[in-house]
Amino acid sequence: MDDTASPSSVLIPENQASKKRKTVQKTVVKVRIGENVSKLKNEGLPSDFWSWRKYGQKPIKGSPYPRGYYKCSTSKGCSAKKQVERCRTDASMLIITYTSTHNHPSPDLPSTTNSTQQPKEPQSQTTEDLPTTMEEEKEDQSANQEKFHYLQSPICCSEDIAIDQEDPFKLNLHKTHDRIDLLLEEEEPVCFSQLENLSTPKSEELDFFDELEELPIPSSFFNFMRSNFSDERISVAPS
DNA sequence: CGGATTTGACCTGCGC
DNA sequence: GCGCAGGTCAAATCCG
Repeated sequence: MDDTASPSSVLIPENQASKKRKTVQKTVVKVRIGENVSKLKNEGLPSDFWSWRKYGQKPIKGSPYPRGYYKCSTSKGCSAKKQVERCRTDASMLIITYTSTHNHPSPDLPSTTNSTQQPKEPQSQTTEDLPTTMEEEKEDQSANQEKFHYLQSPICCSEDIAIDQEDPFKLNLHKTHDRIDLLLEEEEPVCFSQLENLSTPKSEELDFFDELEELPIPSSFFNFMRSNFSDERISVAPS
């Protein structure tokens, strides 16, 4: 399994997975949590730039794991949201889907991020490039850059090199990298029969499941991504 | 006491 | 038009 150590960027046809609801811009991040997921929450890794408040959880059809819904609680008027769910094919992976953007600067965004994060790369056909359907989108073109910044703040949008050398979290992440790997969501055509096999360990499942409920990971992963990788975040704008 | 989390109900969108 | 499933809201509960 080299997938654990090879985080690659892949555009996730989110629309294909979620044919429900209207198409909104999404950034899907796949995070490998390994067996030390519990450690993460106990470890108290560097928190995210934003704080998230859970506002819902729903079981997903075809998935043995529920999906958690989070809103950005850093700012009152912030409409940034994210959905966290366990990978159907790999229980040790978390699929985090970010939607909307932060309408406020990151609370503790280090000055380094400013330099680490490219304004916006053309190759990163993410937010701006896509037909934005978000309400915030209508705001202003000039805000586009800001939005992008907020949206991508966790990580750089193109080159990981810059981050790699100056990110303060990197050190921390390096240590955690042993137990956590994040990668991009890939196609995972899985049959129910497979699911059953994957979800064989009932006891572990439940335990793992329980961990997911709390979802301490998202925050940490943010730092993760922004330090070690650059394009693990993919904006998906299903047309 | 205040904020965060949990959980059930309700609403909306999409496929048939 | 109906049913299904995802997404959101809001009240209740828990924790710091």
